[in-house]
Amino acid sequence: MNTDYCFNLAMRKSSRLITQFYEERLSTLDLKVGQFSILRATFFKGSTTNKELQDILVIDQTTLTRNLKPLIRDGYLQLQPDPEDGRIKNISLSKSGKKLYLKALPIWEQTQKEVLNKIGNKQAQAVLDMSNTFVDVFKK
Amino acid sequence: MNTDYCFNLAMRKSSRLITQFYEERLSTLDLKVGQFSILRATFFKGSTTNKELQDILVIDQTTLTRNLKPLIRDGYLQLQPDPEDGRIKNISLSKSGKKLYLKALPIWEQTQKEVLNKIGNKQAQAVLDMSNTFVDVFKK
DNA sequence: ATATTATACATGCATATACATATAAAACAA
DNA sequence: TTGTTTTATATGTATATGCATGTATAATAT
Repeated sequence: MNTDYCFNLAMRKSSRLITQFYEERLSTLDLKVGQFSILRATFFKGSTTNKELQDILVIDQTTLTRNLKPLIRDGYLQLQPDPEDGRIKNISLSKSGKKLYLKALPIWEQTQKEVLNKIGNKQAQAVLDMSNTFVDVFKK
Repeated sequence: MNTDYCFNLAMRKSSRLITQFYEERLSTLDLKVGQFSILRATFFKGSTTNKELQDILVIDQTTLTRNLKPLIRDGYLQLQPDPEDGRIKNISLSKSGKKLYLKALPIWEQTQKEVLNKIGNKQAQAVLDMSNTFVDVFKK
């Protein structure tokens, strides 16, 4: 294995390309793919927190705080101060947020299938394996 | 192969993690990893253009234009209007740009080795293979 | 009980990302 | 040659990213 090729550039290139693919498909809903990920995680959790989403999405706290803003501003997410701990703001989907997620879901599913068809089973599995490895190895 | 897990989120998570790893190591030079990639590509090309860098780095034209700005501002890149074609600006490393790149190079090499040690030969090869597949499949 | 430390989230700053669009120059068509 | 199209780069706007730091609350130590 030589190290002539930058692993980081390889990842960033790939990330840009696949992101554009998803973005294009979600654009009919005026929804960014990062926003979809937040809606999806929140949907599964029912109620969640900034802290918990950081861990699920593997994203910096300050980045997440900002990424939540448009979704809150547009009324897709609602915040409730935690009754037990004044520092925590509980995050959940509003009615319109749930509606938007359920509208986005089939588009995302279709996009997933398209990606699978395009890159094939083996590469698709490699992507998920690599993601797990990276989380194991690099996540603090 | 099921498609429960978002390929895009997998890529974005991984990209964020590995980027942070490289950023941390390059931070002693006050250099971002995306900037390093630009310096590196320019170093190999000797003289290049926005257009050519777009293709090498697989990055949007408007993004690249903006990413070049700090490097031009800080004098690491110099621009020369092409004598043949008034639309083109030829990009090359300045003396300080070359110096910075050569200072960053051993840090990058060391980081590459660390990544290789951390993720192993097999995953490292998978990353490069995946990158090639993604470029083939998604790049316009 | 009060001082200290840890935790949860927010803000300042700088760079990164890309779509829609603008501008200018070159290539091409009539 | 003039009008049209294509090409190379730049700008407006909005979101994404994360380090350093700030603020408020909770937990812990003395």
